[in-house]
Amino acid sequence: MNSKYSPERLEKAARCLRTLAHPLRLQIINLLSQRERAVQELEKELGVSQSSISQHLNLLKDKEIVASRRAAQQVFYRLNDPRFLELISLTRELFCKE
Amino acid sequence: MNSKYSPERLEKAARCLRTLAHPLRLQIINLLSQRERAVQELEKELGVSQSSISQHLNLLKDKEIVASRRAAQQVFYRLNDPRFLELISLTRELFCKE
DNA sequence: TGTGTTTATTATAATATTCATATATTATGA
DNA sequence: TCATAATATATGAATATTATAATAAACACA
Repeated sequence: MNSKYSPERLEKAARCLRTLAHPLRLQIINLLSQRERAVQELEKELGVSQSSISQHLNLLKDKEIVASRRAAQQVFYRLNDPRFLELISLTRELFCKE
Repeated sequence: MNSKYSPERLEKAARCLRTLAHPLRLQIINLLSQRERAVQELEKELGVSQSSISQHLNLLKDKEIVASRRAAQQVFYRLNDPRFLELISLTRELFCKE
């Protein structure tokens, strides 16, 4: 009855945590928690190349952390679940006490 | 006022999340959430080599996720903060819904 | 169709992580 | 001190992740 923490599930949880565990991706999530943004907005706000932003967004999308919609040439990304911010907030609380 | 999510802090949060993001380390945390354990207990329960367990414990200790005490030849490890389990639980909730 | 704008994909070099093996350290008790 | 038990550390090969540069694809509009 500890299947909640079966090796398979922990394996999956680990893969998903790894996806969160990147400073740029955390910044993206933080920005998207305010409102949806186009790729080029993120590019400007974060000062990172288009290719890099796009690749990171792809990883986040693959784990269903973000979702996207296209509007003409732009693609807007948004956070899929506001609780991802909670997760980051709890992480900060636990690790960044000084 | 968004210093809570300054790049520096997110950088640190990312490093700490990376430390959590390993299936074996999640299993260790899960076991330690019940009660403290000696290295050899973890070794037996998880079926992993002594060296491997010790290396993973060292990473967890470095990030202050676990703490340890020595009793004769044995070293007992414990979870430093029960909220680490909350973090994992929330992760599971967010990512392992099916 | 042709051009400009935005986003996605691919390839690859640099870096980081993981795992296994061998060795070292720490403590106990004869 | 010596032998044994428990744990820690060092090293290197295998693997995974990341960043950069180059190219491709999707869309709008003249």
